[in-house]
Amino acid sequence: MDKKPVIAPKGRQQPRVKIEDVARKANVSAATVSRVLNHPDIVRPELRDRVMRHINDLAYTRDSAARALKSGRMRTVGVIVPTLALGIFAEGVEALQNRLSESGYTLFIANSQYDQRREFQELQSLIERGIDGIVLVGASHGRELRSLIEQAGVPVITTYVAKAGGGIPAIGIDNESATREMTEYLLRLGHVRFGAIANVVAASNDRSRARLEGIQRALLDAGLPLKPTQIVKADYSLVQGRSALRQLLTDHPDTTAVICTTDTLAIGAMAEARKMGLAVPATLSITGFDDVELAAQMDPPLTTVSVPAAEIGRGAADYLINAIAGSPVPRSVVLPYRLVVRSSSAPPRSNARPARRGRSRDH
Amino acid sequence: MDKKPVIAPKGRQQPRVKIEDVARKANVSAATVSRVLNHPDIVRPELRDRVMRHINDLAYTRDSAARALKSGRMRTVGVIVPTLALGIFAEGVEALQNRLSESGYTLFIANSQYDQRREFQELQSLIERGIDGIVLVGASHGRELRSLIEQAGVPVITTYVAKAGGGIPAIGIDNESATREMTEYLLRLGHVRFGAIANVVAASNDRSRARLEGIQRALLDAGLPLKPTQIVKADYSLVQGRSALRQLLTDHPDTTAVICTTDTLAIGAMAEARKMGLAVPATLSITGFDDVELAAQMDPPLTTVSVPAAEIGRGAADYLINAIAGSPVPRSVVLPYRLVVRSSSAPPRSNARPARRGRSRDH
DNA sequence: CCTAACGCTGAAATCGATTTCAGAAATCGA
DNA sequence: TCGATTTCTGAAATCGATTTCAGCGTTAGG
Repeated sequence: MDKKPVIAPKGRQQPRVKIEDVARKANVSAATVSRVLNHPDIVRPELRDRVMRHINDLAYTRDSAARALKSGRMRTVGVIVPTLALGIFAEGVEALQNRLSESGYTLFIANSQYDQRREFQELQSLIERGIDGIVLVGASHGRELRSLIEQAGVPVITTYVAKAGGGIPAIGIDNESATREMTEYLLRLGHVRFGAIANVVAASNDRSRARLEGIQRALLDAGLPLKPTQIVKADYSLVQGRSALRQLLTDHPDTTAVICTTDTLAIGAMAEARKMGLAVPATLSITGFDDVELAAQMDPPLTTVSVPAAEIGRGAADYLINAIAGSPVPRSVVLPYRLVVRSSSAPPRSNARPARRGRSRDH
Repeated sequence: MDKKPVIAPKGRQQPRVKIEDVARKANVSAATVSRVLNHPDIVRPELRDRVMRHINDLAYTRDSAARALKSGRMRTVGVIVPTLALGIFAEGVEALQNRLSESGYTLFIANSQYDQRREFQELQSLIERGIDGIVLVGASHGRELRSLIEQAGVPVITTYVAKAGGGIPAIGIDNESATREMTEYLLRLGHVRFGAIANVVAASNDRSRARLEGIQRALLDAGLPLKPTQIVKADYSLVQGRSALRQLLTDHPDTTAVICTTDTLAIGAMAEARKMGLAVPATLSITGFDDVELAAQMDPPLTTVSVPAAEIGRGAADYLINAIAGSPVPRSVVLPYRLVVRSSSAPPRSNARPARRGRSRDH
């Protein structure tokens, strides 16, 4: 009585029409049918048409497994993102998929949850699947992972960053430069008391780390290095943005400018500022990063950095398609970001007179 | 001079280690190696270990194409979502992928951009790829698509809806019932002058259409049928939510409750209300649908309906895994939604005395 | 009219893993 | 100790499409 209840019949009901069935119907050999599909130009037109008719009649489609086995190409690309929950990645993946689809490729998707070990496992699974190319995110990948890719001989590209180590080509923006520019912009407005909210909790989030470094470097250059308490580390969420701002203002009540490494954190910070009765931007300037749709609709609209996610996705697709075909490909592509100045940033009100503290501008 | 510059060598550099290589090294037959991998329990333990060692030494991995060809199973599932840009779908896809990954399946992803023709094409491409199961979104699919699925004999499930036509099983929530409940809640608060903002522009967006119907039905039952001008159709975006509210209040300045079919529209509407100087919820109650992260962080927090996207994704994965294995599966699964009452809704201020217009309650 | 060249088609080998079938080895009972 | 099971392993067939190679028929040139 251990038998499973028999419910659904296993396997396909109709035993799938194969190339020989078409060949028989059309009175030709299987080879000819294959040629009609793969090299139509070398088959006599009338014969080609006849075969084509039978192909359509029988609704024949090639078995991709057999095809892949013989040709060694799966016509498949894999992508591993940290998470899909971030619009910025979802947008990139969507663009990637659309472009690949146009070229007859199909996209495998996996997510690592910002965990390098998981990223490695998912990659392993994708490579076993015989993918022809792989898209990663970010610059920090284990040595293990890189050697796996190399050993498999699969073209790879990493995204959302301007460059990555280990000889992996990249397509994306220069995150550090972007926040440096943002910080310099705020410095020009006259701010001197800064705070930073960065989602650098996940070990593998090199984008946010680079962004934080951009802030620090710019402030260091300006002679206003950030003290550890002026940097609040957060996870990726609105509520963390809220609590981060509260903590920052508890430690440094006189802060006039808060730079966040993502829009989500910035939006959380703005919500908290409102609740605390702080006027943005009058008493507090807040900036974000990513330029999500909501950023422009905030009250006040959020100053942020626009990331060309769709372009990154398309670019990654094009890169891989060429690399797989053996065409020449660029080493890396640095895409332009765009500093979007809106109304959440303004000169500090009680212009605290920067005091021009005479740091030696020795460079 | 037409020759392409020869850059990258085509194909894999190392000619991939195959099962016979392992067999030779281990002094066994290929059959035994295969058994070690697929039915370890029927191989003598010491032999099994020896073979395993060589498998690891050579870093052998099975060629999935050959495997799929022989077994007829690709261990692959496909999903077609309208778009990934919506967090609600991204979340579901992520959960789906995670669960499938645990069971050794890999997920193909495609998106239809709310276009039925495109959905059909992507499905065709997925089926040619030999996927073992398919996940769709929503209830409205062309007859063409359904017959393609049937003909291919591939298990299918549709998501985010409680039921779908054409014998396709579904897992999701009852959208119509959810908005009906929301509307009834607002009616109980004493509202009588309603407005609805619905993203029903895309032809295939049956979820939003069902939601709109839920609103209409509840109001009809209450004797307060919506006039066409009380329903503003919108696309899916914040700005559309803004303009929709403006238009609604132009036509019906005395509206006290606005029901939106998505949080995005509701958030847009709230932004516009603030700009127009309307107090929410004092003079205007606004409700959404989806319960995105931001909803709870709004000022005031948004009353909405929570959709169990992750659970839908997991459920769809489980369904397909069982269906593929031939195990018994449920026809459809209706998951509970949750009415989340926050502070964006309240009784109307100047309680306009419903007047209890003596409609015949003939039912 | 005959040979050379060309264009097109079919038979068969091939891709790599799985699985059936049969046989070898080991175990057990008598 | 011998025959009967049982356990385990190997040889070979198989999945379906692609492609090489050879041969057929046709056309052009002499």
